[in-house]
Amino acid sequence: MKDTFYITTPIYYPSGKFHIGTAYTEVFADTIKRYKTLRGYDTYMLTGTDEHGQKIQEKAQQNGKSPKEYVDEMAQMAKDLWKTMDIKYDYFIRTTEERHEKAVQEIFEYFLQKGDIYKGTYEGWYCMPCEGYFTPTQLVDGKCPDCGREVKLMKEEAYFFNMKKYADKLLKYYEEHPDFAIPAYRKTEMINNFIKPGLEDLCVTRTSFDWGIKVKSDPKHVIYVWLDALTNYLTALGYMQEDDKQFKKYWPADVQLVGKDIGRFHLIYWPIFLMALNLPLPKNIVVHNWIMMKDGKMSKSFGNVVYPEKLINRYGIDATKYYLLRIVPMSQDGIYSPEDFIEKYNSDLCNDLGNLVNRTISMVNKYFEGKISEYNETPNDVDKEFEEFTNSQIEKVENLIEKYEMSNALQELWTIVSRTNKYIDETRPWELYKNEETEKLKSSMYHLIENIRKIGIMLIPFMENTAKNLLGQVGIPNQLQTWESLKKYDTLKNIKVTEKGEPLFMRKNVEEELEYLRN
RNA sequence: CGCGGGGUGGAGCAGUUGGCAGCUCGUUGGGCUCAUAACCCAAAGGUCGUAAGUUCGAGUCUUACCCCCGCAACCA
Repeated sequence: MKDTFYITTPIYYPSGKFHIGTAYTEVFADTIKRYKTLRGYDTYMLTGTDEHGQKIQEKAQQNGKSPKEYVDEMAQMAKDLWKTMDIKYDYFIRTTEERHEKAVQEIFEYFLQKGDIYKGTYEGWYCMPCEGYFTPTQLVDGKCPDCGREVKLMKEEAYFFNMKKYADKLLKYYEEHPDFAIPAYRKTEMINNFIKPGLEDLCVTRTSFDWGIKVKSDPKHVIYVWLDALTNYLTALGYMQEDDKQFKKYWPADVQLVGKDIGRFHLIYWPIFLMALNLPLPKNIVVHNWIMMKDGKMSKSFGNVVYPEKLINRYGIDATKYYLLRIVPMSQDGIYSPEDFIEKYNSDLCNDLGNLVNRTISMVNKYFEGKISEYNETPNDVDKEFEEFTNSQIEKVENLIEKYEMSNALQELWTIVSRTNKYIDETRPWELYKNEETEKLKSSMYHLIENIRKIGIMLIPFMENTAKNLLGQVGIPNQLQTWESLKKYDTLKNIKVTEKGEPLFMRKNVEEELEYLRN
């Protein structure tokens, strides 16, 4: 039986249209899914929407809709976007699904009965007009950070989860599983900022609004966001339901991808909930950085939000995916700019990759009527060096993907593209042709096709359409499109490339595109 | 106050366990003609935030300091 690989994205809070940051997370997860599938795993990717809470209730009201109507629309919007982007998720969970709500209620009761949840008093600074609580540190000059008006110290009855009880256990788990959090510094951050100073108990219910899952034994309370939201990773698979085959098969998750804004909840509360449920913890929590704008954070009030449709409609999903994954480094935030987008589109995709494929196809057609028969058994020094370089790069790319360093993986993959372009100049096929050095010319073409094949395979997880298009154009049969076949250099036989190459990406006029992107 | 990250040639970034400072874009010059005015080569450009220390040797380790960003508890 195949090994399973379960990957989750956060469930997004649908308070508005999704921007490229959300798309980035989704594409990231999708790429991992495709990679693991290609490696032969039985994969399962979960995504969805987090549909409860006060903000949703308000949003719906503003739009003159019931919360349910509103979230139905938003969930559809999300599904449409992921469809447009060709995201291969296996299930789209909505926290308003009955099976989820029921399971959450049961989990709550279980914790209550177990003593992990207790009834207490929530105290906070309340802003009447905003209907929201704030902590003292959130207040701006003692006033509401949102509207700047007076706030009142309020108390309300609420249920709390006893986090303290599990703090030591969590620390121990961190120690025993150094790879749990990726990158590791996120864990250090948690320990220093939250755990070491003393973990506070988490308030898990509210009475100030009612768009949420009601507490079964005390229905004036609704279950507050995290206990509801985090458990989606379990309930989607059938946890605490009659049919829990999927859960038994896929849990624990292999990788859970989250943005840095919700790292804390996934690195502290989530493992603790799982411990309380006596469930195994996920192997990796990957906390990724953000896509920023030149002038800072993307935000509606700034008016600098970029939506994925903007890029997709004009440049296609593959170029968009490439760019998103390429610009966010692991160590810090990535910065989006129209200039940078066009630069990478033109240089990386058109000049380097597209042109390489195009010129190779053209040469094979011109010199050998489109046919490459077999491998030249005696590679010269140039060939050997070329093969070795490619092999070592393949290993690098593979390792980086395994470490979820997508930006670096793409960079290393592109060095193969560049090296292959250079190989053309090194072997000078046009001279070999003129001098009728047929064997050498054959070897050169063979090596080119072979490298393009490898590039194509490694591209599959990142941009499948382009990869398949490319592999098709150079006539690679399906059995030579596997990851395993990357390691060899003597596999091609009777290859026939397309008669006339179709450009993968067409170079764009910078000024025109900047005009469009800045709009 | 504290915690985490960052500070590397004009811009954006890599730099694993310390060992001649790399990549992409841009600039300048050259080459090539298979190709999407694309490709290849070369050059200019960095005392790797500052100061001190450990070491035969530090961007890489230690200490202090400076600057930028984020976090600081229920905020998706």
